[in-house]
Amino acid sequence: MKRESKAQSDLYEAVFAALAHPARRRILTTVNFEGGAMQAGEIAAMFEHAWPTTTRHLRVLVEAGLLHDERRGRARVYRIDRKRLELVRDWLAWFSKDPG
Amino acid sequence: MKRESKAQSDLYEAVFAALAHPARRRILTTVNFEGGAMQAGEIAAMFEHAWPTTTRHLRVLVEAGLLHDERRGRARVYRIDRKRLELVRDWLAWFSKDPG
DNA sequence: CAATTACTTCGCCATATGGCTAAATGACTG
DNA sequence: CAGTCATTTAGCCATATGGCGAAGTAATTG
Repeated sequence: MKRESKAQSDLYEAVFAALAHPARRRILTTVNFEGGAMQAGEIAAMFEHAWPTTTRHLRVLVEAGLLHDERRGRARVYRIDRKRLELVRDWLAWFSKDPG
Repeated sequence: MKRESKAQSDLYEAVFAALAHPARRRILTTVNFEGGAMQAGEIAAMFEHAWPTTTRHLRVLVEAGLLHDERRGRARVYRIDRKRLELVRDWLAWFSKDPG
């Protein structure tokens, strides 16, 4: 296995930071469970905190590439990018067997 | 698959938060690469930041259960707990196939 | 037992994060 | 085109995080 490149570690950076907050992990699992896409309003309704707080979490997830957003009329749809989650699996691979 | 229990989500909480910082991820990969255990001093030497900063990161990792520490004379040895990393894999399993 | 080694703990400070309300935007509806 | 709906942006504030140097502790060494 190659040494972790700079660009690669930057991606890890955003993804792991995004996953650090429970609300953001819940957004991901729920959107996934609901078929991979949900409107902002549906997502916001899951939480007790105010809507702008959810908007902020959504932005973090989008910036990490874990979600993509798309306008649908006056709604906004957030769709999960499962490929980006693979990055986490990739990182875990460093631990899967003893060092060679 | 069962719904995520409270205790379980608390574990996730600590683990994901611990993995959010690049220094802490580097500690884990390096300790793993070096055979699973390293002394505090060796770990601190990897970084440009001051030793107390490393001590703090180590504490976060221990509290997340990702490392365990043990005194060895006047040194302290940190050992990786690979089982705890499985928690991350477990969480990722929520995404491995379409909702049923 | 005094000094040194190997760390950790303490207290401080700057920045980042995550919450809020109020205001702005952009699309649809009458 | 005025109003409403869905959502974001702006600006504010409290707390959490991560850095530091200085001081403390526990084991080993002279």
